[in-house]
Amino acid sequence: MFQLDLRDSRPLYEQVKEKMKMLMMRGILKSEEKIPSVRELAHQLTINPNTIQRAYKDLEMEGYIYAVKGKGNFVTPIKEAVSEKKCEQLITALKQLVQELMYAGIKEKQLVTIIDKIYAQPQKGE
Amino acid sequence: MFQLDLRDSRPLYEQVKEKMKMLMMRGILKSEEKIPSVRELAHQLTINPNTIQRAYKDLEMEGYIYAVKGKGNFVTPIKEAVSEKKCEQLITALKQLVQELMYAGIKEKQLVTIIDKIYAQPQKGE
DNA sequence: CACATGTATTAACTCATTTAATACGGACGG
DNA sequence: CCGTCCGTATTAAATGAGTTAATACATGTG
Repeated sequence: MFQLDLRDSRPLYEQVKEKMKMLMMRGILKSEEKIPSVRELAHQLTINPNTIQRAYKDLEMEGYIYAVKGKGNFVTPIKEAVSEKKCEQLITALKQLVQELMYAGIKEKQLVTIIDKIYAQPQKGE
Repeated sequence: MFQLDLRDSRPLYEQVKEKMKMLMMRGILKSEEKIPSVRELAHQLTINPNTIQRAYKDLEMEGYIYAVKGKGNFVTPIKEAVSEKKCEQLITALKQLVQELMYAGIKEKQLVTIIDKIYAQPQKGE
């Protein structure tokens, strides 16, 4: 499904979160689709199930997935997906980042071009 | 000069980096201006000088400041400030973030509005 | 020379991260 | 009903990043 980078200094559960979000954003994991079980993904990545559980717990709190005991974890339908709180955090992070980009001498036009390209991609995963 | 947030889960040196960058971006610390010495800032914030040193070392590597032994640390003039490598990292972070914002249902127009506001502020600190 | 600066080193402590070993309860197919 | 897969919780231990502390050295300034 994906690989972890052991040279990456970030915690493993953060990497797992990022990769799972990536798969959802790319539409590879679709709405209501079942994602690998805690034990299965742990086995695939050769890391401890508790670490996967930690990542899944975070993703559920942020609204990306939901868990059903005895069945598995599933992708939250897009419309209701990301929590309000998480959205605000993303906006705050954007403002901080854009200020740094401006200070670094990057032109606004350049940023808008980058954003255009991303938004030009069709929204998948419905 | 500024305060640290002990409830913040991030490392102290990361917070110091963020605050110092903020002061430079806001033009409160200007080009070629001397910033507080390692020992002085450590005393002000009631934290260890080594932690400040760590933050300053990072800021120097990223191009925001430069150090002169026996004299102090100074703000790098804007034009040469942020290193090429740091710029690329910022761009990469932006792409990642915008993808998440799109998935979260935020409209492109909304993002552009936010960016416009930031770039509308005059570039200070020259 | 006295003093402030940046820088380096070593040791110890705290705490987040990760692993490990179990355990419990719900869902499902045979 | 039973075995197996699922999510979830708990406790203990090991590892490593972050932080403090004490100290030392080199350089610039008055």
